[in-house]
Amino acid sequence: MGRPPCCDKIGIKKGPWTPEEDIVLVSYIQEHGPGNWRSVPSNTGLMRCSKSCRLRWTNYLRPGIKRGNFTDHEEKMIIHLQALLGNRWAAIASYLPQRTDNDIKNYWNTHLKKKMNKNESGSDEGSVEQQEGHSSKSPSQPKGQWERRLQTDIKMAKQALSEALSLNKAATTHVLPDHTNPSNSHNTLCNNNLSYASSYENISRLLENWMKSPPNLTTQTSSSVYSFSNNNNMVTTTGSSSSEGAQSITNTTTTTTGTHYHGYDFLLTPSSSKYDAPQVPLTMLEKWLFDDGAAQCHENLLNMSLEESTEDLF
DNA sequence: AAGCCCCCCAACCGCGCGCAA
DNA sequence: ATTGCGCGCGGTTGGGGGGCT
Repeated sequence: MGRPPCCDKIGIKKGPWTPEEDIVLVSYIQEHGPGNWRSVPSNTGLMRCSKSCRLRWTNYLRPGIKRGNFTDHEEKMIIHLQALLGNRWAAIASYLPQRTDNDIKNYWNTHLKKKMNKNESGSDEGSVEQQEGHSSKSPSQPKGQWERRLQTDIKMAKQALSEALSLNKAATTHVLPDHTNPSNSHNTLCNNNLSYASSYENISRLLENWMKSPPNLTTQTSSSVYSFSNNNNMVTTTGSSSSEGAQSITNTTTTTTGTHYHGYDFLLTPSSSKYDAPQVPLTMLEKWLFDDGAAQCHENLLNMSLEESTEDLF
């Protein structure tokens, strides 16, 4: 049986999102949280399919997304992780939580692939195609390499979890995520929570920018549904009060134009939002993690010699 | 200035997986 | 065990912008 389309194609809007749509989506998610995407179009009146809404949120509107040029460090991370994990962009993105898988994928396809090609062109072995053949689905990969890669994956995951948990605790003391510190860049779990927790303020900025220069609002069916008046306890911060991390984000904002909108470079700030990361009691898993990996967990992945680790693997 | 070409990236598409009934 | 549904992922596309002639 053929899979039905995720949404009725009739009347579904496609193409670039408008600021109006963004506002509607953000305000809805602000109220209900991300998820249950199926119901988003019907509840918001957006003429978009659920997938489009989810994609727009995860790739663009979600707080904590860092835009702009990739740093050398991020680039190395991507190269390293791509060699490790193959084209599993979501997995790679989990180690660079400020970047979306789409961003990483695009960056790889547009920059790194060429770069790698250039680098590899001098040597006979290891073309990009070969590297991409390292995909997790590659059947030709020797079992030994698989096991070692798996172990590396497990180690990395444990480290990420460890740091996430430790930072979860730190979050209660409103420790700012330091974007200048690469060791924070792979706190997947923590960052997810923290990023989302920060949405409240970020959205307020979004809305503030929106209010400053509102385009011609035509009949916006649902913008009135989600009243912004409940934002009266939002912190109406501007760039001047942004954190150091936020500053770095702002500074690296790409010069998108046309149908893309400025002012969406969300800030990562501590939050008093209702979406604050819940305090999770230590589970058995966490105990195991700390017992087993405490000594190694903070041995920073990023300090690993990339060459060393990849040589070891291949 | 105009036309062409290339690059970039936001968004779309199709598929696989997990879960519930 | 089967089916239907929702979600997430990876590959691909196409439109806009910038550079070059």
